Amino acid sequence: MGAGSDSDLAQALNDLRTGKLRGASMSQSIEASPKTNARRRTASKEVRCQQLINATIDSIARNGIGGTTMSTVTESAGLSMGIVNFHFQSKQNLLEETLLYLAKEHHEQWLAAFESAGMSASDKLLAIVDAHFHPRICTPKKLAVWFAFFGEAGRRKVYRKLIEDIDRERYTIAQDLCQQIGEEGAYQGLPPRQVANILEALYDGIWLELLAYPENYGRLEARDHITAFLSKVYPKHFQMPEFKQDA
Amino acid sequence: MGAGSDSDLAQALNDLRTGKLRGASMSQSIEASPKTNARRRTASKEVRCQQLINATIDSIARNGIGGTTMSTVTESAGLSMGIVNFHFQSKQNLLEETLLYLAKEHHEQWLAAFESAGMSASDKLLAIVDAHFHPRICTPKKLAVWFAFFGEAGRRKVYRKLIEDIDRERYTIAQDLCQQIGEEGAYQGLPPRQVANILEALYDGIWLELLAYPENYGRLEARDHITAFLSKVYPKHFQMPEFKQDA
DNA sequence: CATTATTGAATGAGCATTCAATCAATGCAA
DNA sequence: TTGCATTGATTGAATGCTCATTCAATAATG
Repeated sequence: MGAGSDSDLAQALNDLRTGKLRGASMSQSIEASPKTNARRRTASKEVRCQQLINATIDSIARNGIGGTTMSTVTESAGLSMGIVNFHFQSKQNLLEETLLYLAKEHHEQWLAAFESAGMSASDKLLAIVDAHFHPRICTPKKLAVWFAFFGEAGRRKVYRKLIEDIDRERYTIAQDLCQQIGEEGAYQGLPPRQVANILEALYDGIWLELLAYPENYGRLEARDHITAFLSKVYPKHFQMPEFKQDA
Repeated sequence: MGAGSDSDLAQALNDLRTGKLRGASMSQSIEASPKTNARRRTASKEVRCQQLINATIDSIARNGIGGTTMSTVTESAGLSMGIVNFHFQSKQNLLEETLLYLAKEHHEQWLAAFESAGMSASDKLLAIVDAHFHPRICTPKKLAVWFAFFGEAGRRKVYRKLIEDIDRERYTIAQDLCQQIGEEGAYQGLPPRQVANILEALYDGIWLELLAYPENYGRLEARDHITAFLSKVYPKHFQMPEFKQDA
């Protein structure tokens, strides 16, 4: 049977919601491109699926979702046409599995950062911010794929649901952290909900800036922008980063 | 600004069909001969082009760029298949003209607001912020189209070329205004460039939030979020909005 | 009458999907 | 170990569909 039927996807969504992660964690990555035995004609389902998902990310980043065909994916993977339908049943399913892969990766990244951060609310909030600009997450290719799916999310229920669940969990946690920080510092004026809203907007907005104008600033300065915002809202908890004077 | 301040697209489309032409152009109406019949089979190039662009916006909002075909556009416009190629030569050109239309509309909106605002830098900056959430600009349909284009990685170069001048102009103006405000208030810590970067990110990021989670908050509260940010950065120049306590 | 706009059937290109044939790996028996 | 059978993976040509584009015919306009 295939890698992802509808029920698989639904189950995975549930796992995301409850924080569980089925199957191989992303930290122990499945080697897709550099095989030990380079001449192997056949490989395990897991390896091929991962290889095809990577090729799909490549193709979407290069050609967009509309320009991604079975040919562009299989060519990029160095395989033949029929193999996607063999492993994923349909192109639509391949796309959904690709988005699911990115969603899981992102979720793991910030949740792990959140849990291993210091005890204080401000440390935890900063860890979540940092996770968004981690080199594994914040690559031009992956940003391109995220926005390709965002552009379709309005109509495709599956995409929307996937993104929505991850977003809500992070949003709720951030709001709680802001609540706590707000009480600790007795800050007035900007309630936790609005701070969390602005943070959510900044994640996506800065990602889009990085994607559209990569020469303007990079990952690290992007992160500093958000820290700067937090230091204006919660000055006792976050320090204003140093910004170099630009040419 | 422009003709038909509050007209939604459905109304505008109707007007176009009947030759009234309200909202056909952004700052001046395209005049059609007033004495002709309401039901003309033929119309001027300008009228038809605008009608087709409106139909394209509708179709992209409903079906995405990938799901937008010559048929969906011409059906929505109530015309026949061949007419797009007659007026726009190709589908790709129609898409580019549609993006250009939105970009120009947006540009006109904030530039007019900027120029007719009060003399102070803070008034002008606020006018630009407000323009992003004006009911003519900030509609679910148009937001959907913006992000559909952002997501089309394959054509990013082409699309970007169309809008980068407009983006840069706004960015530069905002940076200058922040510079001036910063000097007036002797504010320390967050240089004008970074404030302008955050503003740009917030425009797109909050638009995406409005599109993805329209039930969370609306246009006006969206605007208040940005004002809140500005009041934290430039407290002597911007007043913190009132945020109601949420349930 | 000349010009311009519009129609919609016809064309052909590109695409996802299917599937019969082929190849590789593994298990199993002798 | 070798030969053989079974299972699973892979290929790529063939199929049929959707769609952008063309264009000859037709209609409106002035």
